[in-house]
Amino acid sequence: MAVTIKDVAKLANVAPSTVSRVIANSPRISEKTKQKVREAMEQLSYHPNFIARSLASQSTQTIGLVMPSATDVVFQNPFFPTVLRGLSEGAHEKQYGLYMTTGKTDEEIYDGVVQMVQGGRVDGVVLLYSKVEDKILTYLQSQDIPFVVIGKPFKNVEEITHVDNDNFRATKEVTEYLIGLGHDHIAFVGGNLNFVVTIERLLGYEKALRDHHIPLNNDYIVHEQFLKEGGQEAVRELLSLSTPPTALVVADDLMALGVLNTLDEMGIVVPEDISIVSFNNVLLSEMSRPPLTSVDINIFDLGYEAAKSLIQMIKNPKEPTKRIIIPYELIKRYTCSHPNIERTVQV
Amino acid sequence: MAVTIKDVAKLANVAPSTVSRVIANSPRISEKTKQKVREAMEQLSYHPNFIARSLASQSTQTIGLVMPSATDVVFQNPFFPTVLRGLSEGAHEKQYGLYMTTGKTDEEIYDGVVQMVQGGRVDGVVLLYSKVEDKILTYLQSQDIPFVVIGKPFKNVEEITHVDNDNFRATKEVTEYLIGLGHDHIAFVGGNLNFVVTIERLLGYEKALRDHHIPLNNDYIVHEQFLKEGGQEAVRELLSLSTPPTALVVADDLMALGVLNTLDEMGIVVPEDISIVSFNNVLLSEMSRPPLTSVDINIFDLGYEAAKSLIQMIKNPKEPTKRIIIPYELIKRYTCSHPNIERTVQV
DNA sequence: CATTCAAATTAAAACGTTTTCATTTACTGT
DNA sequence: ACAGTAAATGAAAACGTTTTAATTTGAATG
Repeated sequence: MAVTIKDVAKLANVAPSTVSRVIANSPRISEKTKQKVREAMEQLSYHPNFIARSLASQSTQTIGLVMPSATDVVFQNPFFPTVLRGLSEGAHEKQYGLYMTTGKTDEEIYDGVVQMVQGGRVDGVVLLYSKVEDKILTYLQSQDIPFVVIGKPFKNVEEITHVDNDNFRATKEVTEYLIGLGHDHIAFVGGNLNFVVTIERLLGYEKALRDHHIPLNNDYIVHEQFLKEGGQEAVRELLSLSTPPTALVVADDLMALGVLNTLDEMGIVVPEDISIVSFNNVLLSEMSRPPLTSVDINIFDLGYEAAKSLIQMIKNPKEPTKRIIIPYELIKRYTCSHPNIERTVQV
Repeated sequence: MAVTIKDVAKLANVAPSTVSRVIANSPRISEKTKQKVREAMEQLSYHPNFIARSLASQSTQTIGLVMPSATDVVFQNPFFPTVLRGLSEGAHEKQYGLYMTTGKTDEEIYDGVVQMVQGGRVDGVVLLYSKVEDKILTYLQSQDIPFVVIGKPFKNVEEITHVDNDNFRATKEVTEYLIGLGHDHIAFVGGNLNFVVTIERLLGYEKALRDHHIPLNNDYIVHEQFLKEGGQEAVRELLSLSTPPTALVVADDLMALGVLNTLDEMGIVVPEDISIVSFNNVLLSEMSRPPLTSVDINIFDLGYEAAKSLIQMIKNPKEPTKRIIIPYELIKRYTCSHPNIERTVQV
C-alpha cells in the first residue's frame, strides 16, 4: 500500500500525531521538527489519505451537487456547464471538491441524494434547480445538513438559503421595455411550470401588464419545454390567433432560438414584425440571426455564490439563512423594435 | 452522531460483523438472521457510512473526472454536458459516484488530480479530453490507478485504454463527400492544435485531398479556438484569399455557427456560395440558419462507454487495455450543395 | 453417544487519519 | 538548586466500517 503517516513519522523520528499536526501547521509544533517532518514527507512523497482524514475529522471537504434528471431537456441547456463552472470555482477556492449525482428518474436521483447525505459523503449540498413540489428539498430540510438552492424555493423562502435572480422584477422590467417601445400585444412563452423560475417570470410579466392597464389575455400565455421544439410549438399557437402578438417575452434563450427559426421559416421578420426578449444570455444568443436581446442573469455568479455561501454554512453551523440576489442586466441586441414599423432598428 | 452499524447490531442482538455481512448479502448468514437484521436497520433507518466503508474496503466507488481548464473556451462547448450525462449514466448503473475537479490554471487542475488520486478519493479516473503533451496523462500513467481517456491519446496509443471516434476516417469521408459534390477548393477550419482531435481531423482532411489528387494549400488550413469568434476569424482570413474556397470542413459546430454568422453578415449565402460541414451535431446545429450538415459523433456514448470500461478496469485489474471506437454518422442538413450553382438544395 | 465437520456467528484487527489527554522537556523566578 | 509553569511531543482512543481468524452451534455419522 501507499506511504502512510506512520512511515513519515518513523522516518522523521516523531509520533504520527506530530506529523498530523505538522500537516495542519499547528503552532504547537516547533519550527525545527516541522522542518524535519516536512523533509520526511517530501522524501517519501507522502500524500495524506483523504478518506481516513474524512473519517477521523468527520468532514469530507466535499460539496454534493444535485442536478435535474439527466433525461430532462433542461439538462441540455448551456445553463448547466456555466453554473458548474461557478460552483467549481467557488468550491476550489476553499479547497472543496465536487461530488455529483444525477439519474434518469426522480426516484433514482432521490436515492442518490439520500446515499450521499446519510452516507456522509458530502458536507453540504447544492440543489441546482428549484421545482414546485420537491421531494428532495423536503428531504434535505428534514436532515440537518447544510444546503443551498439555486433559484427561489417554492415554499418557506425565509428558511432556505438560496441564491437567485430577481426574476419577477427582471421580467417586469423587460415587459415594460416592450411596452415602452409601444407594444400592447405582448405574449409570454414560458417553460415548464414545475420550475419556480417559470412562475416568477410569468408573474412579473403579468404585473407589468396590469400596471400599465393592458388586459391579460390567456391566449397570450403559452408554456412549453425549455427547448427548441418548445419554441416552435409556441409560435404556431400564438400566430394562429385572430390578433397575434407583436412582441414575445420568452423564458429561455434556447426556446427563443426555436422561436426565431420558426418565425424565419414562416417568413416573419424579427424585429420588424415581431419583437423578442429572452433570458439567460447564453453564448449562442449573440450568434442567432438576428442576435437576441436577452437578460443576462450572471449564471456563473449564481454557481459561485452558491458554493461560497454553502461553505460558510458548513464552517459555521450558526450562519443565518440568507437570500442572495444576483443582479441581472438586459443586453439589448437586435430582436426588439417599435411595433408595426418597417425596417426599424434597435432602440 | 448518526446511527451506526453497532446500534443496529445491538438492536438485532448480533455482532457488527454480522450486520456488515447482511448488508453485503453474504451467503454465510442465515435467512433468519438476515431478516432480523434488516428489520433492525429499517427500524433505525440505518444508512451505512460511506467514508468508513471506503476506508475499510479500500475502495470508494467513485470515479474522478478531469475536465479541461474551466476558463478554457472548450468548457463552454455543449459537448461537455452531454459527455457528462453519458458518464453519469454509465457510472450510476454500477452504483458509482462522480467526483469532479477543474481549475483555472493547468497547475490547479494537476494538483486537483494528484489530490484525488493519491488521496484515495477515487477508484479510477476519466480524462475528458486528449491534449498533445499532457502532464496529467503522464502522471496518471506513473501511478497505477485505472484510467481511461476520452479521445485518442497522442502517444502510447496501444497502452492507454480510450474511447474515441475514428475522427481521421470521419473527416476523410466528410471531405470526400464535399469532393463528390464537385468541390476542389476545400478549406479546413480547425480548433486548437493542442487537442489531438484537431490533429486527427486535419489528417483525415489532408488524406482525402491527397487521395483525390487535389493539391494541399496551406492557406486553406486555419486554426482557431473552438468557438464562435474563432469561426469569424477563420472566415475573414479565408475569404481574403485570391481564390477563396467553395467549401469548408469545420471542426466544431460552435465554430461553424460563428462561420455561418460571419458569412451572413458578409452577404455570402450558404450553401449556394459556400458549403459547410462540421462536427458534433450538438443541439443547436439543427437550429442554425440554415441547419448545419454535421457529423454526429454520439457524444453521450463516448461518456457512457468510458464509464463502463473504467469500471471494468477497476473491478478487474487484469483487464486488457482497450480501444473503443464509437460510430459516427453524417447528418445531412442544408449547408452543402454543388459548387457555383445558384439555388441548389441539399444533395 | 461421542465425534466430525460444515455452517453460522463473533471477536478483534485493520484501514489511515485526527484529537484528547498525558507526559516529557526546557525555562522562569526565587 | 528547585518548584512551578509553559511549550513540545507522544500514546492511545476514536471515527464506522470490512475482513480475517477464531469460536460456537448443530446436524450428520459411525
